[in-house]
Formats: sequence, structure tokens, C-alpha cells
Amino acid sequence: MNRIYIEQLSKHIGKEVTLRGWLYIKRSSGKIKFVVMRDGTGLVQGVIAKSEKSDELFAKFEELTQESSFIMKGKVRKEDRAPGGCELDVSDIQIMQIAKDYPITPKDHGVEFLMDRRHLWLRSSRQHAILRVRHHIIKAIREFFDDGGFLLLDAPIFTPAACEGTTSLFETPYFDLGTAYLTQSGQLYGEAGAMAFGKVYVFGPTFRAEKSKTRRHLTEFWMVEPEVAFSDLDDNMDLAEEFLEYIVQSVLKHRMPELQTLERNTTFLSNVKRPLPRITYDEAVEILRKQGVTFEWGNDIGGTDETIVSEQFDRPVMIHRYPAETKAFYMKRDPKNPKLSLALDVLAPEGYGEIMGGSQREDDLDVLLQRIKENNLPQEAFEWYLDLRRYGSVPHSGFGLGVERTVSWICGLDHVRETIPFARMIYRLTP
RNA sequence: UCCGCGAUAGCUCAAUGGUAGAGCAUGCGGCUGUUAACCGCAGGGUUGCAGGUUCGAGUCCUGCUCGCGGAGCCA
Repeated sequence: MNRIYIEQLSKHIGKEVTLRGWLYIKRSSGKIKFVVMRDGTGLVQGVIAKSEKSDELFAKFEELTQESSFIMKGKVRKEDRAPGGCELDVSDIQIMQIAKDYPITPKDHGVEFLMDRRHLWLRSSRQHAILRVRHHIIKAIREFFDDGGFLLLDAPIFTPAACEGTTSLFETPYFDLGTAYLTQSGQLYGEAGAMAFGKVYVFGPTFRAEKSKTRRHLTEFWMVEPEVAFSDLDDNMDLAEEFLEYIVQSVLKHRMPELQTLERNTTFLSNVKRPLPRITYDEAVEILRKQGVTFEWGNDIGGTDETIVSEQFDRPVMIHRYPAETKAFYMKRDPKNPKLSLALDVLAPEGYGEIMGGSQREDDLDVLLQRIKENNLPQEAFEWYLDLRRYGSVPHSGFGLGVERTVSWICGLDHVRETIPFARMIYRLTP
């Protein structure tokens, strides 16, 4: 059977079709009735006009409520007044189930109310647009790496120890082996993959028990992390900007209707083309001081300061060579200035802040051992990782891109909670 | 953990310390082209919880609970 969906309805003008879906909204004007169906792919308005057969249809129309499931038959007609370009002259309605008191009405609702009903909120057109853009971004990420010769390397979710720092880990009992932790990053495993396959990317959910309560934080979020052997910081930045350009331009090419639904101004997105500006941490500090911010060298650049720096540019900006003190143990120091790490952050414009973070990794066994000691990390847990430096160590680098922050920025949202079907936050575990 | 804001009808919000109200939603009625349709009528309240001040508290005070935004930390 060849199922017809609303999305392709304009290809069936003049034909009798059967549509299956849910009632989005209905309107009535005496002897003519309008029934808007959604089927997951789009919306179409069915028209029931007064006729010899309309008494039965009018009765069915009266029964239908918002989100009731039904089957609608009729002839597709070109209609310039309709948003999708066509309408359905309804000849039959078969009700499957009547929804009683659907809680989400077409009017305003608060965040808590909607998040409590996220499983239903997903049905609204705005959420459809966001999750379609999310899907496309993930598709573009996979295309970019798959076509670029990268191997997809799935890292474990259960890990024995922290990748970065020991705070903010979710713990879970693990049989006789004690405690397992949910992964914060697949990076260390990505490095093993890079030494095995040359170029890999890890893509999966990551978990951070940070008690952050902001528009940019989830406790469970998706991250894509490429890792490349024989790659230094400059190579890493080349890859990062090519990658970001690919994603954004692909969304602009394929998901413009969704961005329009979201009323997204795409000026800044169109600017996401190579080369992206690259500034050092020192230069960023200089920008901040010129803007009148008192900033002490060595501090991390916080949210407000990120915005001030990124406002100086019309596209995402890369900041590199951060003070080593604030960065992770596995990042390589700058040979020209050991106070600096060969680290990299990418800040999205319009106040969206950090969407990517990466570095060239420390490839010298002795230096890495020393860093582990300095950070009071348990060396036993990292023996396998140290093996990567014992057996054919090479310069290598990589970065991580946060999927939800990227979706939030591209869609122009004010919170990441709408970028994932079911958000996990410090005070939200349901639905 | 800290700072700030908030909680009133199913939902979104009003209400000088003095009779708790509107829009939407729901129900009933009307309308042959509506686009979050429109018009009329109706039902709908333990003002988050526990105390206190006052002749009188949705409103002022104290504590608690929950939510929202931010800081730190981060993608």
C-alpha cells in the first residue's frame, strides 16, 4: 500500500486520498467547517461544505476534539489561500479515538507546564521544527565525518574514572567491581581509536552531574568528538572551522522552512564561512580590557565575557592557547610558552557562547605521567591511556561539539531544553 | 552551594490592606471561506503550605516547598 503523507500532498492535486492523523484545530462557520489534520509530516485543512451528504460529516466534525485520531478521505484541491498550497474536500471521516481535554491549547503556556507534558508538547509545530533541525544537524555531522574518511568509534557509557576532573560524575554500582561512572566524554577512547584508525569520531550521550541551572546546561547531552592522529592545534582548528561551516550551511540549504517557523534571523548563520577568526587567549583578554572589563590574566573566560568577545565578530570565533592552569591534564603545553595549553574553544555569536572545545593532546609519556601526579589522579586508572604514549605515540588532536548548544544557537532558542526530545536537568527527570 | 525573581480558575495573567476578575480552554446557541476565526450565554476558586501582624490579608512579616533566571563549572 502506498501511504500518502501531508508533506507530499501537493503532488496529488485532483486525486482522492486517505490521510491518517490527529486533529490539530478545527473551525466552524455555520454551513462550512474546517478541520486541520496533522500527520507528523505537516498540516492540511480539510473543508466540509453544506451538501447532500454533509449531515453525517457535520456530526463527525462536532465529535472531533483537539488531538483526536481519525482517518480523513477526500479530494486534494489546489488552494492559494492555504499555507501548504492545497486543501482537502472531505468526503469521509472515520474517528479512531476521541481525545478528551487535551491539555496543551493553542494559547500561551508556562515552561513548567509544557515540560511536565513534554511527551505531548512534541506534537506542536514549533517543536517539530526544532527537532527536525536537530535531526538534520546530526545527519550533517555524520555526513561530514563519514565522507571525510573518519571511522565512527562508539565509546563506552560506563567508565571506571573521570576524563576531566573528579567532580560532576554520575555514579552507579557495578557488580563486584565497585563503582562505575557515566561518561563525561568519549575523548580518551577516541584517542585510542585515532591511534588505531588514524581518524575517528565518537558520537553519543554524555553525562555531567554539574549543579548548573542555566539556559545552556543539561545533565545528559550529546557530543560529537573527532580525534585525529598526526594533527596539531592548527590542523585541529582547520578541521573545526570546516566542520562548523558544513553543518550550518547544510541546515541553511535544507531546513529553511523550519528556521522560518522559528522566526530565526539567519544573517549570522549565513556568515558561517571559512576562515573563522582565530584569536589567542591573550588577544581575548586585550579585547575585554578595551571594553572596560577588569580581567586578571589566568582566569577562565566566563559567560558574560564570552559574549563581549564574540560580539566583536560577525561569525563564530576561535580562541586558542589558554592558561594551562585552568585546562585539563591531557592538553599539550605550548612549546613556546609552557604557561599555555594548546587548547581551543569556539564561541558562537549572539551570546550563545561555547559550542566547541578541544586541544592538541600531550603525546609525551613522561610529561603526561607528571600531569597525572600534579592533578592527583589515580595512575592505575590511566595505564591503558598511557599505553597509547608507550606504543607509537604521535602528535594528535581533537575537539568536542555540543549538539544541543549547536541546535539552540542555529534555531535561535533561549534554552537548550527544547533542543532534545526529553531534557534531563538538575531538577527534571520526567517525563 | 550562593544571589535575584516568582507561585491567584484547566492554561496565561489582573486585582491602593476593604465584595477575587479578564482572555483562552470547556459546555450550550449563532454564523457558507475560517487561518491562535468571530458573536452571545453558562459553569468554573481551600489565592503553593504552616504560622504571625491587623477590625479586616491574594496583598504586609517569618519559615518551608516548588518553579524560573543567573553565578561558579562546562559542551
